[in-house]
Amino acid sequence: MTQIDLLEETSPDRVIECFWEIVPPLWGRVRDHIRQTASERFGITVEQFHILRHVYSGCSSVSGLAEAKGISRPAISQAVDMLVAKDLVTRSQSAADRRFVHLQLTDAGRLLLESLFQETRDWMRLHLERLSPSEMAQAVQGMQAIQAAFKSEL
Amino acid sequence: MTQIDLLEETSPDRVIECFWEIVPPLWGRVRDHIRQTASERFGITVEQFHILRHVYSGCSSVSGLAEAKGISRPAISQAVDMLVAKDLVTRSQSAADRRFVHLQLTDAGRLLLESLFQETRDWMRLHLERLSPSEMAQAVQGMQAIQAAFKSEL
DNA sequence: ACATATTAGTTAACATTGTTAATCATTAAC
DNA sequence: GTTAATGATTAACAATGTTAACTAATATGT
Repeated sequence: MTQIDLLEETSPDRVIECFWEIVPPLWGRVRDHIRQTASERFGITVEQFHILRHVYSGCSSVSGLAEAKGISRPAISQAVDMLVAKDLVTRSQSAADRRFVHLQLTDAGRLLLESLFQETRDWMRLHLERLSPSEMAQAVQGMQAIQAAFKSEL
Repeated sequence: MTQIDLLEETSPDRVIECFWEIVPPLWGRVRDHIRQTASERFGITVEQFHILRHVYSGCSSVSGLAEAKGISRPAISQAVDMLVAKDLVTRSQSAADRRFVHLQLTDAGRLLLESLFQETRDWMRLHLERLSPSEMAQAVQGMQAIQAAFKSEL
């Protein structure tokens, strides 16, 4: 690797170029795979999956979900209607502050989500197994570096 | 780092865990930033931006765009209507096979896209500049490793 | 303590954006 | 040369997002 290459390899612009070449298509493929299995095997949409995922990971209020997903509260409220109708989520009034609606996965919801996680994980593992241990370590460290860069605002 | 940690760090499941923790939120933030500037400063939506982006990078047919974006041809056709109305894209019948509609960016379209690229690049650079050269190299290598893993089907 | 403001969530009306089915024009195939 | 297949569009419609208006509960200020 020449001096010039090294410089290019370590410039922010190189990282950005790389990001645009790799991340959107990758995320698209993962999303497509989830869309397909979520719809075919579990009868939910990707959006519904993402909401379940957030509830699963501790986001239990409508506002919290809206904030996390970057969409409006009414949109969440409507989406939750669907999830409640499908018996994947329950609404209950918070005792501490009765304005809050506490969202919880039902057993069916948790089971569905864990199955879908498992399925996705299996599919991703199939690809990632092709990497050597050092490549896997690179992947983890690389993602963590980017995470750190975008950690705080500004 | 203990033996156990090393093993965990280099398992496919560790990469997957890391992926889910980092990629969706990161992509969400980038998308949000683009949504905001694209709307405020350029009067287009993110979806329109992505279509422009694909045309810019050589995808010049409706079917190609539909394939690339994973949505139906009619959806692309409608979106292109908007872009033509905004004078960002032109349609023209292909001479070789007159069924094909050849899509091209107008000067305004190319200018808009390049400005938006520039803006996004500046914003991302602001974050990525905080990384050390070696962290940047890690980021690039990590993304490339993941790209390689997901390169082909299966 | 009581009127006012704020906050969480929902409802309603509507815009956007996707889908499928049907159609037109053009090219390929038998 | 008729029939089939392909690229794109149109039309009708479903899903999902938005804002504005509303309800209920809690906080605030005098």
